[in-house]
Amino acid sequence: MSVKQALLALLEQGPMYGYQLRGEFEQRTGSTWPLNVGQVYTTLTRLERDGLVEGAGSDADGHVVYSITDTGREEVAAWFTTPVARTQPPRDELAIKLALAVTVPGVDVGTVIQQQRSATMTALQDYARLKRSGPVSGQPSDLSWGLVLDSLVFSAEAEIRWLDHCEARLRRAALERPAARTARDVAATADEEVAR
Amino acid sequence: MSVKQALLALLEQGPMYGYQLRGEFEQRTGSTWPLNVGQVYTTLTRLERDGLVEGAGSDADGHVVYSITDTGREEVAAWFTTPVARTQPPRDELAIKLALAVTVPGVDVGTVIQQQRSATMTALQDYARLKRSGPVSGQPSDLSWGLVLDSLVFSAEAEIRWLDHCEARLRRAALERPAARTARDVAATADEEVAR
DNA sequence: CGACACATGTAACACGTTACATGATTTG
DNA sequence: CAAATCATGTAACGTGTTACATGTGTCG
Repeated sequence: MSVKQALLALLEQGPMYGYQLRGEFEQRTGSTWPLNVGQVYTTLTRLERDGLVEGAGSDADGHVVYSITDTGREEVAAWFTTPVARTQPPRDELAIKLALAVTVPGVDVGTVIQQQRSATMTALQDYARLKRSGPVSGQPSDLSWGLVLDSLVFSAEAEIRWLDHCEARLRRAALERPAARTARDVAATADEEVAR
Repeated sequence: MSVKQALLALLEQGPMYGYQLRGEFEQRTGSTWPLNVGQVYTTLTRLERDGLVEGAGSDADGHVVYSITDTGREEVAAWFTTPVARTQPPRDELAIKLALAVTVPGVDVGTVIQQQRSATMTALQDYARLKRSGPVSGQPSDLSWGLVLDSLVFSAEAEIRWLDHCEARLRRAALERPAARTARDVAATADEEVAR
């Protein structure tokens, strides 16, 4: 959903061709989210179909150039002024995994949490290393690269905090109901609790 | 990508039918990520095609029941033991938006940030209200519901922290290069910096 | 020359959403 | 009875990924 808007936003800076758009996108996001070239072309086709961009012929080097239309400009403006909705957040695979690990018998939730934390901490170290190897180009896009990287760091840290929180909560829950539970136990317990 | 595994994990608890699977999924995630019923059926069809589940006829009430296969069980086990990869994180719309807002001239980044923070804080209040209205059923799935809700809270808090961080960084950057910049300015500055 | 980056596409597929059709069962 | 919910599907569409085809330019 965000590729369309990103391409439109880039085209607000002036007409560009497909390959160039990918380059600009990846420069600004520090190659955090590699963008398939093929998708750029298909997206451009769809944007043109919807009247948000239009083919602007070829430039001096023979590149197939697209430019944004007025409708497209409105779209970008709307994108920038509308906050990202949290009412329907994208599915969080980790949250789903833990939610199910907790309720499905025979899964060692503790191990799942530990492995995830370890993986996430490795990622954090990689981010730190990336940040030290740091901005080289001196371009203004270094700023956005830094911000994107920080966003990864912040969300990885939040993930680790959440994992710790989960562990603590599970320990408390385990104290209240110490028994290892089989599928039959779960059913029995459910009945039991309904009975209250 | 996570719906497949979620359905498989649920089927490890025993054979179920489509509608039931949706109910179980939503109960565990507290309806945070509503799951379209249609998708359950199409996903079940694909899972059967791939040999991860198999139709198990009809139960006493005539429901079309599916059960997990051995291959499916391996798949679930692999899912639970493999940490969610952070090497290719899903595209973060907000991060992309800010990264582009910073580099595209004519966009007031400050306003974008403020609006987003306001929206996210509203979401946080909603989460708090939800949490107070709290677990009613007394079912064991209340635990996972609470954890999922906490994950939303943690990531919303991280988002706000990141937004503050962005504001601070942008203020610093503005002090170093105070001039409002047009597209031409950007190009000129880029040339200037390349020249060094 | 041969390998590699640049550049433009297309096709097939996976996943997800929305909307519709259809019927049974439950409940006010 | 009427409306809502339960239940099983299907069709169309949007978005994204991978892989392939094809050609140009550049550089060792």
